[in-house]
Amino acid sequence: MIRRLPQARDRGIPEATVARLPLYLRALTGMTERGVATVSSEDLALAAGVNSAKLRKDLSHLGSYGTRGVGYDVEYLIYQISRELGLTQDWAVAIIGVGNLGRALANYGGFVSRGFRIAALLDADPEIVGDRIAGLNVEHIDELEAVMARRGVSIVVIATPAAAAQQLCDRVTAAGVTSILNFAPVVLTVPDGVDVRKVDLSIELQILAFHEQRKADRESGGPVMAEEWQQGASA
Amino acid sequence: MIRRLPQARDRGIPEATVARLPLYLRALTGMTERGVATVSSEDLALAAGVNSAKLRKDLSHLGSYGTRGVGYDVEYLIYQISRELGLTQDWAVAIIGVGNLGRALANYGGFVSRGFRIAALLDADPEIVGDRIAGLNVEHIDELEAVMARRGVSIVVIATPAAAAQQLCDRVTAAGVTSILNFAPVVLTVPDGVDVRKVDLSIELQILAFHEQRKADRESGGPVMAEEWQQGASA
DNA sequence: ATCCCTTTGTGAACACATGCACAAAGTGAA
DNA sequence: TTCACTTTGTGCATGTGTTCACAAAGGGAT
Repeated sequence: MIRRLPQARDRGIPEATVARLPLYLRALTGMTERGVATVSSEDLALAAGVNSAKLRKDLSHLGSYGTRGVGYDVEYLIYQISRELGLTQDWAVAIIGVGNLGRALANYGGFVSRGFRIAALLDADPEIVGDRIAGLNVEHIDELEAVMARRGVSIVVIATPAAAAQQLCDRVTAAGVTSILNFAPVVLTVPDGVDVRKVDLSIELQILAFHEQRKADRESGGPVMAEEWQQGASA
Repeated sequence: MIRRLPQARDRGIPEATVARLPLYLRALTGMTERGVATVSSEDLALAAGVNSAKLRKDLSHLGSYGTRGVGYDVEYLIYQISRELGLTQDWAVAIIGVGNLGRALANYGGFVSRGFRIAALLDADPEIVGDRIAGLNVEHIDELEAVMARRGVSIVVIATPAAAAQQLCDRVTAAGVTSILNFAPVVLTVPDGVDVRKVDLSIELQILAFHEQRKADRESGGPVMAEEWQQGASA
């Protein structure tokens, strides 16, 4: 019965907008490194690969941080977006499963620079436990709950084979974790209030294959619907 | 102004639907392995983690493949979805960049079982070139065009550092590739007609952090209105 | 054949997202 | 101050996606 009323200081930022904020943040970071102090919605949109009206509407959800006739102050906008995304605080992340993918994640620089700290690496394989990766000791999965509590882990990345994922998911949610990034190709079942985001490498390829097939169909004189080619050329 | 008329045999499947088909496919594959012959939209939706009305609407875009009062034939539906996604043909994929991520991708079983064949691994690092990974020789990036042509590569995965990505993207599109899966944290610029899908590991974490922060805010009693920064601060 | 039960496929209402186009608000020059 | 110019922020129209709810279709029992 209670509907979300659109309010001035509405904290309800649309999901689609949230998903793009990191994109803007990255573009802005690049600019500040190149010494750019101020940017227009047009230029920032170009750098982020979206259109400028969308960018302005997205930013308007955070507040009114631009100056008409001038643009946005790069540093200030970085701060505002970071704060909105919660990147001004430090997040302790545990990675479960230290195969190639887990290693790639542990070594990925993009995390650290955005407030994420890899606080623990865990694996079930005794061959791997004890290894030193990205400056961290790989610990045994039996220690999961203890390690998470000790290091204040609040976000967990699951990079294990599919078969182990649900059980590990149950353990981390039981331990109070409410944010999970899942790379295992299974649909995780979680209690209410827990957020799961899923990255599925093979799904992305399947979507590409779908479009690639359509392109191929079209060239070989299939059911060509010429109207789809129209979509105006942007000057 | 010719608009897309809704047609009976409309090949225009909504993007949102395409993105879910691989999910259904995986759930169905699991079922067929467990010997399930027939499944209702309710059960399949549960297994795929969506609601049943959405599932039925999605499937209705492919055609009318269910039986009222009974459900869907698992094998038949697998075939129809596979065909629609273009997985009944073999796709040759090249992976550029053989770091931890490239290795993880090369070893990921989920590709092969879905019609994707890793046909080439390429890297610029002479230390890595010549290594044998997942049954393939790592080749030098100088050979890119020759290797792609020889093996009939039509989908390219970019798993290199950000700095190298755009240049490599230019080379593969120049060579005629029109489907790219990009793991490098940059916005790639491509000619018209080229599809790029992007997987950004740190974006996913940032979205999680946003929601985690909101949960934390809520618990600590209400919307904290701290307007910490004042606009004057920046140069 | 008739009846009852199950489950699909879809029209229609709603919700969310995008993009155009412009008034409002700012800068800088004279 | 006034004018010319730039760029934001947003109302509105349009487009896309989701969900409800039910008629239509099929199965199986009698």
